[in-house]
Amino acid sequence: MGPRRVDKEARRERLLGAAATVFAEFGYRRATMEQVADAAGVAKGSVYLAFDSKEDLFFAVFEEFMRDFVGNELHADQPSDTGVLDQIEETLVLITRAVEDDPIAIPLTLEFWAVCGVEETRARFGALYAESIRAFTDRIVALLERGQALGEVDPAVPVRPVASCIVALVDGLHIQQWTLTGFSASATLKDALAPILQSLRAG
Amino acid sequence: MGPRRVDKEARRERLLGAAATVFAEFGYRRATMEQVADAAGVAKGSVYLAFDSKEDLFFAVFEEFMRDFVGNELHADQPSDTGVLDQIEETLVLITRAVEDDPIAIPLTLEFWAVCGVEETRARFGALYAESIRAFTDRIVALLERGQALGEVDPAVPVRPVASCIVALVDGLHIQQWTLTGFSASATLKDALAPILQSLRAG
Amino acid sequence: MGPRRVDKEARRERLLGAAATVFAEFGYRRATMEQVADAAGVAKGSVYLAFDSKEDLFFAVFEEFMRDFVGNELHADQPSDTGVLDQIEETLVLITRAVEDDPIAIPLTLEFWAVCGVEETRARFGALYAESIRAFTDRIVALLERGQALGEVDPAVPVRPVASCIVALVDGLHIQQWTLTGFSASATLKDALAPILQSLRAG
Amino acid sequence: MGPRRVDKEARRERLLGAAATVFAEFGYRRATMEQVADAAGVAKGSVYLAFDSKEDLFFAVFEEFMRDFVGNELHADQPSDTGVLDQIEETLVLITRAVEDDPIAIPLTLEFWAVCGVEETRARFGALYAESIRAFTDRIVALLERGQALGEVDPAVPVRPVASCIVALVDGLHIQQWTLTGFSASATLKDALAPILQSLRAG
DNA sequence: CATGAATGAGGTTTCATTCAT
DNA sequence: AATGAATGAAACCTCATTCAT
Repeated sequence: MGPRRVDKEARRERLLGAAATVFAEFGYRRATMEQVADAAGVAKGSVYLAFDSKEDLFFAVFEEFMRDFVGNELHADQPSDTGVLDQIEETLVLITRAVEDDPIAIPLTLEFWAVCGVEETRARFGALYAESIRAFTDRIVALLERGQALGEVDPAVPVRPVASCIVALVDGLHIQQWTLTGFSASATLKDALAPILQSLRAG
Repeated sequence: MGPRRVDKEARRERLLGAAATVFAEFGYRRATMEQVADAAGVAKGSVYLAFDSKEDLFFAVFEEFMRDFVGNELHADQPSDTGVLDQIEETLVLITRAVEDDPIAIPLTLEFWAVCGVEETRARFGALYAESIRAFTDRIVALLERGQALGEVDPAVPVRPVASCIVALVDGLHIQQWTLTGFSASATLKDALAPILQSLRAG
Repeated sequence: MGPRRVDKEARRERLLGAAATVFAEFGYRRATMEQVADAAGVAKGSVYLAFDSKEDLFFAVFEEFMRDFVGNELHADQPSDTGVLDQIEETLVLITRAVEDDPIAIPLTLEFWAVCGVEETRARFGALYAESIRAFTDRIVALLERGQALGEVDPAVPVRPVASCIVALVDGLHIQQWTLTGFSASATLKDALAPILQSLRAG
Repeated sequence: MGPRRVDKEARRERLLGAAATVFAEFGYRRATMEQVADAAGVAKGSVYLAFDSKEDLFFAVFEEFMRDFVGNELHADQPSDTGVLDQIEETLVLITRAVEDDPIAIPLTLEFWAVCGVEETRARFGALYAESIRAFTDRIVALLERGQALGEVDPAVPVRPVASCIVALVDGLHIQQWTLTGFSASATLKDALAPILQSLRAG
């Protein structure tokens, strides 16, 4: 953990940030290592001091994005004095807001998905993505189960399928956010979420 | 006196099919025109008799996919003797089933999204995708409004946001279908849809 | 010399004309057989009924151009009642005028020269071009020698070198005509020729 | 800390030399970048480190040729103790000699002209060629005007047209030099120039 | 004869990666 | 460590020529 360690880590971080921007704009395959190097302010060859290959670099961007984005938003401690359904709503809105505020979040995600779609890279990238999906889903499942234990959520609700749908909802809204001009994922969520979550409420 | 008799439409269709498979497996940028030609059983140069460029070919694949998939599933006439919520459920299940039955539907879709994400191709491909999203959403909106008119759907339901969420749900589930082993979009939908749609019901 | 013969000849002529235009605009190598076919209003494959290859077609264009242009202008009978120096002047002006009136004459000529420059085609095309140069030079030589016999031209004039220079002059002026905006080969010739030819005059 | 030490200028020069040879032998369009690379002893991709495209490379060859050839020969200081007509003769002979000594000068020039002839490249290449023609012509004009001022050249001589003809003469002779076996531009010039220039002499 | 679909060699350009300095 | 010149494998696209109809 000497000073060198810090420098290397800093350079790695700078490269990851630059790579995220470049991959988001041009896509994984179209982006070049030189564009990444330029964006990071280092020489082309130096990228290889931190990452063994373009794929490794993209994978690292993927990893960091998943950790930062989903992780931060997800594991944020939330006030436990509100109901779980409110907490779920809060979480979803937080995530969509964060995505809306980050101009590269969506195109980068679309690129991740595409790499998961390609046979050659499916195993490596898909596994990581699945993990993150599962973490998110588990978080919702936990909340819902707590809600059932507390009598807030209808015990008849099939917890995991509903949690999967909630996760799917977020991803799907982001696609529309990117594609449809004037569409806001968080606003749509705000308007539509109440009646939907209502259905889960015990009564 | 005529040239070699050729069914141009048939050749085009064969190329589109071959291209869809190749693009789905390798991704738009990784796939080569030669792979497409080989898959279609023609020479490299012959692909250019039907399509001016790789991008045009991919766009045509995109168009056909949207027309076939969304189009067919969407505009299928449905029994009007059932309630609109049932019709919505039916539609969603039909789409997820069709996607599950077509091994290239999801990777191809992921590739479409990625091309929409890349700045260079965003305008062209994004516009077409938006159109198809809107068509789907409008269909759901129409059903919900009919439901409200018939007193089946709660008039307080914000129709368009909810419709957007339903569309988002489908897309998001397909991502999970591709990523999570053992995950079934249609099964999840079947289990989770009842309580969710329940919330929209009037009364 | 039946009716077929006429048709074939007519088509060949149409192709030659179309080819001349296309080669002049795009250059020999950049021009495509399809462009030629389109310009002639026939199908691509039909060009091969009249010419065995692109090179043969270009060679035929070359031949015809040499015959028509140099030939016509050159061998035109001229009034023998004027002096030979006047006849030479007349000939040069006629040629430059004809070239100025034909928008493709110069670019086509430049293309011919280039094909003569390329090692692969030098022998075939160079020989034909040399022949035409020689014919032109011989014509000037003959005139000058007649002038010497008639006492109009200084017997000390080295006839062949001067004739070569006169031929060179015409070619060189055409390059400038094409390259320099506002430059007129015939006008320049008119202005400059008198003093130059003057030097050849006996006395 | 520096990269591989490379004399960029030297590499550029080597590429230009190799390209000149290859373009002269095969012509601009027939020559391939690989041939150029091979002739320069570098890899195909390396050519693009120094030139952005084949056209740029050819243009650079063009530029250098014009600078070296016309430039060197043209602006050479000449003894001012001789008459201007002698200086003109000297200049012309120097140029034709230089061209005769350089086996690629003529085919390369023919290729330049052809590129000026093609519509697509006419503007870019034609402008540069026109500039060099004008420089040469201006040089002759200046000499002739000086001759008139000194009383050596007949004041009635139309200076610019005659200068244009002199320039044209040189170009035209080079075509014959290339085309006619046994033809020598410099020898022809030597033999024919005396009577021609004689006509310009005052007296 | 006439056509134009089909071919596939060949050309330009890009770019991940290596490595001498 | 850091650099960026060098490489060469692809990849997209063109087009002269062939040939079934």
